[in-house]
Amino acid sequence: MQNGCMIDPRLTTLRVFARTGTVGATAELTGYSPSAVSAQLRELQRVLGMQLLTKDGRGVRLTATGRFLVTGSDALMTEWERLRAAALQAGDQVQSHFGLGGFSTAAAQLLAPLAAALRTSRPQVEVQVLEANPDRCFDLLVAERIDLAVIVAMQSQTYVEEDPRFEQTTLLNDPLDVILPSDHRLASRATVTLEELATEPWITEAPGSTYHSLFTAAFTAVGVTPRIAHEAVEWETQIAFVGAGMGVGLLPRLAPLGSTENVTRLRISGQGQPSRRIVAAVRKGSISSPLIKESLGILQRRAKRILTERLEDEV
Amino acid sequence: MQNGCMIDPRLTTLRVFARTGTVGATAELTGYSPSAVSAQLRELQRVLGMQLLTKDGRGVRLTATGRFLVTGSDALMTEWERLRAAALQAGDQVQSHFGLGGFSTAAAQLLAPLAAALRTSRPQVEVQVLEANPDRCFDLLVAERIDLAVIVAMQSQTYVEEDPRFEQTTLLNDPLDVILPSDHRLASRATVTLEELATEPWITEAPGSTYHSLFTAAFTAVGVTPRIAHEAVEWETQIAFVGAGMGVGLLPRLAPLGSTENVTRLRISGQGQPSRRIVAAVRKGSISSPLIKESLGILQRRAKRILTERLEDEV
DNA sequence: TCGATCATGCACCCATTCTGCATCATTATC
DNA sequence: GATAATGATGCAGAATGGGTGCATGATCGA
Repeated sequence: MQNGCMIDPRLTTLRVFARTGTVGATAELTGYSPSAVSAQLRELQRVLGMQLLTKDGRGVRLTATGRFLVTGSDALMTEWERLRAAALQAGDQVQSHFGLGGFSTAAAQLLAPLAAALRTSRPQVEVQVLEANPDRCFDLLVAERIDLAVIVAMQSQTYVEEDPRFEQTTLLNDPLDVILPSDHRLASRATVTLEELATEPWITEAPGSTYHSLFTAAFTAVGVTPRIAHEAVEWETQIAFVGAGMGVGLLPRLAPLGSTENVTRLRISGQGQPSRRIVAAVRKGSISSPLIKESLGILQRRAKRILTERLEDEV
Repeated sequence: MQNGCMIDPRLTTLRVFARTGTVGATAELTGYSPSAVSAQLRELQRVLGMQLLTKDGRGVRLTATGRFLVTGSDALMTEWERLRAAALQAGDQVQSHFGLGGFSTAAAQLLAPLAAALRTSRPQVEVQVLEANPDRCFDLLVAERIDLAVIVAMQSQTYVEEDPRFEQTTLLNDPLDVILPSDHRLASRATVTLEELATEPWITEAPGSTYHSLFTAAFTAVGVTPRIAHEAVEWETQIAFVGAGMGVGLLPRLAPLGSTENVTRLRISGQGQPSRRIVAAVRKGSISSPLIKESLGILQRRAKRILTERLEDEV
């Protein structure tokens, strides 16, 4: 919202409301107070001469006209992003504020280095990083609080490919590695297959989480049913369990082992090498903006380096 | 500018500046003071992080980036007009303010009745009519001071057909009639040809005016060179000259004879019936707006009625 | 019935932005 | 070459718009 936004901020507020459904949540996302959001929407209806909202129980709900306006405004936003990107490119300029969002691992492993790189290459740009889950990332993109989000594909309610508000680029395929105690019988191997580990006690995330489904998908692919011994929420915990010899686990290569002792990371070989796809999402039309293009390059280089170096570094 | 404009007003100011070339003229058109325009443009450059203007002598001039932004913003404006029109249509609503512009005859003969009709059919809409020449009409359209302009085709520097900012609809082909003293030898005829009047003393507008070129074009078409006896600026004057028996003249049928005595209006027959085409111009994308569609209908019906009834009324 | 959840109105306050005037730079005129 | 005219801009002051915080009202669940 603080960016050079030529579209009336109240329209952005309406779009955020369309996503959240309540005035309060819209206020939280946009950074306004609830009464400000309420007033903005009322004013918007006045100047446009349209009824956009109706009372619905204790809340409010978009009318058909309101939904129409929100849907149609996608093209308007895209058009503006495109224009801004092109003009910046033509004038060899960059915007003064740049917001980044991403989930925990991405924020630490990818966005923090990116912010550092931009601070040296573009010292005049004020960079802000927000750690947020994928769904909130999309909210923040719509609310124009951030300009680029790093998320795990398929891990949000939003279907980026089809949504006219966003476009995305694959940053990397983040393979899952096996982590096992350093004194494990297979720990000295270069690679293992999931079949070889079928009878091991596994440590995983709680059922229902996105990582758990990644876990089961990996074993389903090779036709093996693993024995789940323990459950953890944070990777730190999971790694600690493994270090204590309580079992083995899967860890995305992007996630660092940290300073943990007694844990070895092994590449998975054989068929069905599980991975999660990590993508960068931006508002549609903005992908050719100089700052975003530069950032995508930095992110991809950084991701590649992590993927190739991590195994060697940690062994 | 007072309309439901979702695009930052400062961008509109920039667009008006691109048309006028000076801060002062932009201020006059937009209704701001010159210092406000100056401040707006400065602020616009700041928030966009682009240099849009450079000093040029005692004035300022758009940079390449500025021209790029203005050109590219055409699509943005069109997109917004389209969206607004569609949303209004979907919700069966109309905007609260409606600005009309047109040249003198159109303002009196077409726009005034239109305003009256709208006042009864849409009492909640605040209608404003501005009399202005065609070029200024386009300026006012860009500045969003008016939403619909009635102009004579080919009578402005702006080539409406090609300009991505406007679209137009033909309202009527306004034929030129002959006016002559009521005691003239041909005054009792139903129609005359220009050939029959070749030797008459003609009263016309000053050379260089658009009506003068219409005049010469009419005679060039039939291969006759008229004798120009007198020149007038206003039609009122021309009609008075004719009434005084000083000669004959051409008058668009849309222009009323008024209360003048001793003047007869005759239809022109034969080949090369001269006429001027009168069109309605709107901002691109807005033509399907309910209020504009309704207005175009009223204007066309009104124009048709005038064309068919005027001769009978006045004889 | 009571509490929780949402939206909204109101009083107040701050920031943005406009106006009017003065000033400065440049160009035209005599 | 002096002087007037034109055009842009900076500054002080004022007004308007838009924001926050709190109180209120309405609806739903327990």
